[in-house]
Amino acid sequence: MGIAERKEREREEVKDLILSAAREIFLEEGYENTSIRKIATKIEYSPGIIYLHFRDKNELLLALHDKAFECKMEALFHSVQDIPDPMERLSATGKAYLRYGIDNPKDYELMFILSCTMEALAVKQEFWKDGAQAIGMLKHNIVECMEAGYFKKDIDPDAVSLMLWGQVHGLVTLYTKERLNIYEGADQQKLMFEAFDVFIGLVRKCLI
Amino acid sequence: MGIAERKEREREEVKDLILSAAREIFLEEGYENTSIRKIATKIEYSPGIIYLHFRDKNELLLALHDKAFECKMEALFHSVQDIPDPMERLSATGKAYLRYGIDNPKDYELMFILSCTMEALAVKQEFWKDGAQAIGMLKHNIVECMEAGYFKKDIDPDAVSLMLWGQVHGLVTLYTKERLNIYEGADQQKLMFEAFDVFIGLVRKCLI
DNA sequence: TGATAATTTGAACACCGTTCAATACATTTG
DNA sequence: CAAATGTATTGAACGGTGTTCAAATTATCA
Repeated sequence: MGIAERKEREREEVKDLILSAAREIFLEEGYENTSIRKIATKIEYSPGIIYLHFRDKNELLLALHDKAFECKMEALFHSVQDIPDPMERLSATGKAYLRYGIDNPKDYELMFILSCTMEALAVKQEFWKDGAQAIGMLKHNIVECMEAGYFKKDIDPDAVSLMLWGQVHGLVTLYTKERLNIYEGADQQKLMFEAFDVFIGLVRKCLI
Repeated sequence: MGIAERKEREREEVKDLILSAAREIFLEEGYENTSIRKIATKIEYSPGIIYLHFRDKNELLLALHDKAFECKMEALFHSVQDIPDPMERLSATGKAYLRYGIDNPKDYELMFILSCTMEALAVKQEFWKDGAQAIGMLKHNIVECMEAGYFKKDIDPDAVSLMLWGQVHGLVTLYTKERLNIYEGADQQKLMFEAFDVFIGLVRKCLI
């Protein structure tokens, strides 16, 4: 049955078209200004077509979230994967995270700030899958640090991973939401990395 | 001149009416669902009246931001002000910050996440005034910790204050934006405070 | 080719922020 | 007190939004 397959393929093509147009507009103009009509105009379809592929704007957002996650977080962890020393890898991961957040604020917002309702359980699990994998990697790194003698054996990997994540997430969002303007005249990015250096210095010296 | 004063007073009353109605709707339904028309309906005026007191919705938001800041941050720092030991005070401030963020997510969003354009310089400075004061208090606390021998003398108060702020801000926003769902089955608030305890433990032990 | 099925449309609905001529009201003046 | 002036408020209108669905179009099959 070639026809059904071709139809399905064409359907997917339109869906991808919608997604990439939505992504482009989103990255350029933010969530608020990404309208269904703009997307439709960009891909030269009528607004209605979008509702044949996504239940509503929120579901479209979810799809963008998933895409951003699998593309970017994977690359982030991959970029530091061949650093043998787990402590150095932890530090490098944090810095790469800061860099990613600074350079891709809209993508970052999509992944870690934007609220989207998730009633369907299937959707929910899909939403968290990639994030859970990233946290898994982080926790694995922490365990490696324990085994390498960098950390005490009795620490809680959950609490420590959340501390680490919370630190870099906090720095990124304070920066991208322009709250570091409070530090008048400072080089904000430099300050972020200085704060992280102090932090990772603490972790390095004192979790043992 | 009693009349002009009464007029001014009445004007301010309407402005306060708008602000408190906006605040109520905002806290209940979030920024997106806080519409000019809803505010106007709530205070039993026409939509146009709001534009006689605020240039646009963004300026209304700015006014709400200022109000939230002066009310809440002041109270937060005041609540820990009589803890004599600076290290204990620092820890207590962090925990109070977490508690505030958890209990007042919408207010917190208004203060630390929401973006609002600020073209006018006067508006800009007004926006940052209270925040800068809070950061000033934090830095003062850090200096006290240095003087009390808790911290080394050569640390950078800016970097350390940002590290501290980044940590608690990160934890609060990961929680309120529901990203801690990744830690399946965990008591999220408990986990937050555990992460903070690990963090403050590091600070306590190792910044010296 | 004609009938059937799938796809796509775009007008319509109810909302939104914002503007501004027209109205209603308060005050002052004759 | 009544008319004239000035101020405060209105609400219809504009162009936008997300969303729906009867209708039109297009593709497939007999």
